[in-house]
Amino acid sequence: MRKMRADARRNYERLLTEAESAFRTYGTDASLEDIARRAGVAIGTLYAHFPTRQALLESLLRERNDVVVAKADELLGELPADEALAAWARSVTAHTAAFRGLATSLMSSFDDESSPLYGACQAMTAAGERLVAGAREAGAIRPDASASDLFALIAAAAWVRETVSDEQAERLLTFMLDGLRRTATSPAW
Amino acid sequence: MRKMRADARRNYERLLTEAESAFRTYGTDASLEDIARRAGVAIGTLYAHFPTRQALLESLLRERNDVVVAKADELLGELPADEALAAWARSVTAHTAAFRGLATSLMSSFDDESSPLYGACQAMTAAGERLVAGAREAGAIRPDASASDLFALIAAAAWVRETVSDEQAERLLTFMLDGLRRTATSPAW
DNA sequence: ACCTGAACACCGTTCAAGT
DNA sequence: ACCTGAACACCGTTCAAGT
Repeated sequence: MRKMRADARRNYERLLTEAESAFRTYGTDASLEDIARRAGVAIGTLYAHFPTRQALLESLLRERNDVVVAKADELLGELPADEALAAWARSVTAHTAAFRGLATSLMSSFDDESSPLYGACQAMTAAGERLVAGAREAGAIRPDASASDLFALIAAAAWVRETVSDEQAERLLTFMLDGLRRTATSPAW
Repeated sequence: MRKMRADARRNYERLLTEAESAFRTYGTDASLEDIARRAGVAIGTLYAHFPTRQALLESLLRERNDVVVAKADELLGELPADEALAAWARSVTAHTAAFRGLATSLMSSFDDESSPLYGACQAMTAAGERLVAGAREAGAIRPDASASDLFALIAAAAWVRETVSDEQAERLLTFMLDGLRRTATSPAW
């Protein structure tokens, strides 16, 4: 990465820029040929830098992912555990909904060590783990709720957001987060 | 449909049988060529009977869908409104999780009148409407929860089920349904 | 009236040749 | 060391010809 030739580095950056814009517009299934063309390189160059679509996605999410993980700890320092958890979930959901198809990619990479996105999933889960632990200590969530549950709910919320209105998406996420809370009355269901 | 030639009718049935099995195994993206081959017909015959993949899916779900809708009213007669709602949601979620990709197809057809699956979505939502109305009258769910919220939650639950273990899927659906309930303590979030 | 399957289109992926 | 783009592969879809 450091030792890349100047033109190679420039192509790499351009590819990332165009991929970002294409994924944002067309979702994670956007045409790779298109991305290469817009970046002004041949399709082979794209493959040379990013052997798979998921690898491209991973590079694209790298920085953003660091921000998300850092935010978990910030929130944990600023807010009561339950509010920190909810705020983080909302923020990660919004981030995940940026590209149509991303929720599906992340969800299917969660358990797949061979996926380039596996690391991102792990990092997100680890961050969620701290929030869940805090909320659990505060008695704010059900004791049986895990960080992987939180991950799945966030992914699900981002997934529905791809289709429904922002208002409805917001409401549904609220429902899901409330479902995670420890309810005063134990549920009849 | 009534007046189909005998060989045509047989091909039609075979195609449905093979589609069912292919979708169950490979998800709703299963190869149509494969389905035609297994049904012993040429690919053109499949297209003659089912102009689009969604049309094939719709024919496949038709009977099953009637059962699901009928079940809503049955449950409503047998159980308290909130339990009926939950039982129905569990059953529809299981049904929707039968084919990988079905949740996505249904979700994206919900608002798309031109989709062959639009009718199925409407029927499901109408059935859900009765359950939601009953539960709302009983004061068992949040007053702002709608039938389309229920639809979305069911779809989301079916979607996560495609990836996570059955246990976790079960737990997550419970969380979601609890989130729909009217909570004694108004949520801090 | 229905079926066949070659032909076309589209897109992802590879790799020999070039700079 | 990196890039190019033709070639290959795969699959969905159409339609002229056949029964």
